[in-house]
Amino acid sequence: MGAPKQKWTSEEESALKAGVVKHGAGKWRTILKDPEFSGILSLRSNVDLKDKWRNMSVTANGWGSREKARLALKRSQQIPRPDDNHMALSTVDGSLDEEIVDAKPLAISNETLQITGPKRSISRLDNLIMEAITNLKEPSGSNKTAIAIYIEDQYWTLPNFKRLLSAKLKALTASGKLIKVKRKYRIAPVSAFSEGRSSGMLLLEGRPRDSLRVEKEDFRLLTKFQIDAELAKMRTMTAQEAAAAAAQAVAEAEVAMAEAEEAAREAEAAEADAEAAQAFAEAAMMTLKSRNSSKLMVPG
DNA sequence: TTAGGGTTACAG
DNA sequence: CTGTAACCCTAA
Repeated sequence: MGAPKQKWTSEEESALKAGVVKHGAGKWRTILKDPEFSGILSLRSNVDLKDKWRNMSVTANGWGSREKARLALKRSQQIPRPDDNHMALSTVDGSLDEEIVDAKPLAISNETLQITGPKRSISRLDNLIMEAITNLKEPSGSNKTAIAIYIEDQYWTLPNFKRLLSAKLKALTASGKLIKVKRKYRIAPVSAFSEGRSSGMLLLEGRPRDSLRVEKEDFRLLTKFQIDAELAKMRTMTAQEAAAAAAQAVAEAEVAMAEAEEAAREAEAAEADAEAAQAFAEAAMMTLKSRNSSKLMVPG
């Protein structure tokens, strides 16, 4: 439970976990180069990632592969007490089992799984589409296929992703956020998009009719990694902040759900969005709950 | 570059 | 002083 030197932030841990999930453990350099994580992990080296992953594995597992060395080291470090050296030499290790199971090299805990889960998982397609078009940087706009490929490549997708994308593209065009020109989509000049990633609070989207005051970025990506990071951040918040964040998430979920009911046309896409928001809200509430119920949190 | 042993800084 | 997590060193 120590708190040592350049302690890893929750965001960094989440980024590392997400990186391992994406690229696999051991590909530290690859993870570090991934633009999705390079921002947060820019101050860490590949060795730092490796060491941190080792530490996390040890603590998460209880008994990592390093524990053996620890125990061995421990015994040799026992300070020689002036007294008591009578029959010391060979009695020490009566129950030192070598049974220690090394069977679990991967100690990723449940956190990433609880969100994506076995069920559906969708991010804000609006934002993903915007990001895709922005980053693709095609002068004349990007067609649906290119957008789909970008999103599929950059994030995870659902079985019915293509349908949702079509629905969203249509809706965005109808609402004026996108301009469709000969099968290609461009971002409408109205809203300037900053690539800014880490604004303080998470907002699904700022809609005109939101009951929430939305003055900040109405730009939010819900990637697996970012959800995890958000929850991790929440764990380190104060009680008030966490409560506010959870309430915010719930409110957003409600808004999204209401929208889903209203918008009959793009029912599918809206519902998916709403469910994503709700999933996060539930996770947020769980986090808050465990936070409050036991002030002694499990480390990490 | 990575895996693993070893070392150091910090908290309890 | 002990335990832990970050940091360091080095073989492969």
